[in-house]
Amino acid sequence: MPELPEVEVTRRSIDEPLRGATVRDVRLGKPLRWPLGIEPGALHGARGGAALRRGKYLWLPLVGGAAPGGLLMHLGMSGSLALLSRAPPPGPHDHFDLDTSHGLLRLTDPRRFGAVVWSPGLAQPPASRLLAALGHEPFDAALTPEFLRERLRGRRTPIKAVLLAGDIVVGAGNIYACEALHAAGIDPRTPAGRVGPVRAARLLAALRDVLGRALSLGGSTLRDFRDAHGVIGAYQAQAAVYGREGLPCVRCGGTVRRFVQAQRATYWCPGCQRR
DNA sequence: AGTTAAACCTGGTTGC
DNA sequence: TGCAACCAGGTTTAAC
Repeated sequence: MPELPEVEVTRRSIDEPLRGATVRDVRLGKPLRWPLGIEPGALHGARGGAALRRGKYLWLPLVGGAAPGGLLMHLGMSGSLALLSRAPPPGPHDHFDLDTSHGLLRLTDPRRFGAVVWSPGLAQPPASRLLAALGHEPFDAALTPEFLRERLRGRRTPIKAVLLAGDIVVGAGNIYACEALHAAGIDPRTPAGRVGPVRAARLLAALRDVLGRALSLGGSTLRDFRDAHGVIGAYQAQAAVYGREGLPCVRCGGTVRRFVQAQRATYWCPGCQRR
């Protein structure tokens, strides 16, 4: 489910409610991608701090307890967080509960590609190791068109795969990579090195525009995404190409096509996206 | 070193 | 109706 807009929407929905919340209990369900990495009882009594986001990871500081640090969380493909004032018994897909004085934070994730990992700090392992290969945040001022162009130079990998890899710029997943490339008029198969300065600038602007609009609409809810208060996203209804195979392109009237690229569905318009 | 494929896991949809 | 095949918002690890 979650690309940068959905993760940021989630962050905003848990940030204030969990500040100062005291951890009362931790419950683990089925294993997620990685083990929690700490005895759950060691978190009791810690208090929540300001929630941060890095790429598609969330960081919830837990300060003042027996093991100061925080939780690095990832929603994988199908994960979502809910903040519940009165929590029903955990269902078969509820794999992590953080019971606090301000409510119960519950991770629901049917496919279990998500993760909750304790780390003594963002800059210390295991968090530092998991975040080490991440590229710039898309709205970071240090990410300039020139920087993007320089990092694309010489790479033969299709531009869409480079966006998904996240080692240059983080945040775009399958939906927003397709959307940004369409907005920029670039064929998803284009070797990254063939994206010159002008198109790199156009691509960066398109990526920021798409992610920004998705954020303002609460993200995309294809199937099961909710923020921590249960609110769904609305961007999917505005998608120009994603999920629109066979429908007319909103810009040029051509027909939106779908094909599989690097094991992922790619939606694009042959009429207005060029190599 | 760069690129591509396989793996992780479950549930919903599609097609025979 | 039953069941196999395919599809899905991500990332790491292994293999060419």
